[in-house]
Amino acid sequence: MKDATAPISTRDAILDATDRMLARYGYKKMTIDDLAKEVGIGKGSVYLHFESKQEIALSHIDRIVERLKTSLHATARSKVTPEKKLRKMLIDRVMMRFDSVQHYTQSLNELLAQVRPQLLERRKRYFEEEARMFASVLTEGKAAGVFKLKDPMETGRALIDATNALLPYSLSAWELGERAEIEKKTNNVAELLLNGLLKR
Amino acid sequence: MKDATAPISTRDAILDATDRMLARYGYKKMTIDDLAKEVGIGKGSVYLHFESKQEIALSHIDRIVERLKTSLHATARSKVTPEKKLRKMLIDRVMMRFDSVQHYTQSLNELLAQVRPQLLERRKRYFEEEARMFASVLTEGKAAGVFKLKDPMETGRALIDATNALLPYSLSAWELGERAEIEKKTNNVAELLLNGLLKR
DNA sequence: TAATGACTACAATCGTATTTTGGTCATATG
DNA sequence: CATATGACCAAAATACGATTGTAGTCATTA
Repeated sequence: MKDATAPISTRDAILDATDRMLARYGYKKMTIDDLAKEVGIGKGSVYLHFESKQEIALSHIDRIVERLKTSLHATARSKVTPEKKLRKMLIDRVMMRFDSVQHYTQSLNELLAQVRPQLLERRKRYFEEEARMFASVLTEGKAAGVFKLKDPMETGRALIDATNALLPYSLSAWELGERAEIEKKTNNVAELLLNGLLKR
Repeated sequence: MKDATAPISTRDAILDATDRMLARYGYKKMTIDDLAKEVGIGKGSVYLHFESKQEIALSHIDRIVERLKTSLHATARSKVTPEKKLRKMLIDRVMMRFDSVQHYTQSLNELLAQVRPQLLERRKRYFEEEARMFASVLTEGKAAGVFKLKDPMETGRALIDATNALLPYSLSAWELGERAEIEKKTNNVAELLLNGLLKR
């Protein structure tokens, strides 16, 4: 019922449409009929790709995090110093999320309220996977003698915890503040955290 | 309509009762009649101390933060190293809040939902005041040559941001996890932040 | 002068009729 | 034969009028 047979592009088209509908109407007022119409397929076809409306919304969020993970992964493997990697990764994890939801600020709270229990589960996974990526860079930096730390995974989790307050979750984007302000705050936190890691 | 003439103790008694009622019934089901009865005064007398039901709930939260601020202030003036002060203050700002709401975990979300807009305003103030206290310790540590940082106030704000994700706000306590887990996480974050500050 | 509780306006709740919509599946289509 | 579809249905959401409950006021009281 998931994909495999079905072309990825349709699934993606549905999620693209979801993003637009969410921005325009919010979660409750977005109907599957309208969504299908927006994509240009029949209602039943939507259910060839997703199990339920909730699953659509959650997959939409999944996709945002998936894209973030791709970016983090690329940064982690790039050819710069571990310090630069870490700084970019910290900022990206905040700003990519911000940019992904900025255009439907108003309806974000409603969406989150509707899927909170399930999302909570997934967030744990998201964070754990992100922590793992951070850990790999920490390990690299430690081996290179530029970072000083004990357990990479535990430190990775701490980096996640220390930047989580800046993510749009229960706090919608407008509650968090202007983009420039968030970026500034993220920079300051990242700076502090990096100083704590660097072997001076 | 606020206090001045009225004895502090009655106001406090109302807030004490509010804490109990909130734990037992939650915000909506807590009626002013019941609250007054719990305190042992007439309903009208409640309005001698507070302007509205919302104001009561907000004052209740204010009091929690007020107590925290008292504690932070005491720590900031105590006779230990700036490093120890800062670590204790970071942990206290998380754990005192956690302990203050732990006993009405279930109804916390509801309470927060009811007063969110007003609380948002106040939170800004809370955080700014806390940042100021942290800044004073940072300044002290800088002068003593144990901390290395640029702007104390800006760094203070970063410390607040970096620990905010661990506070019970939109995330209720049970969403955050067990007390021991939070404490562990807070410790790890505090450790990292302190390393970033210490001149090694 | 400070405290009270009867009082009121309005908000929340309820019961019911009506509409909308998430999800299914027999049928159509390529 | 495999995949897409939209008519269909049960269940949920909404509308609405009647009823109840409660926040906030204020004339009276002690």
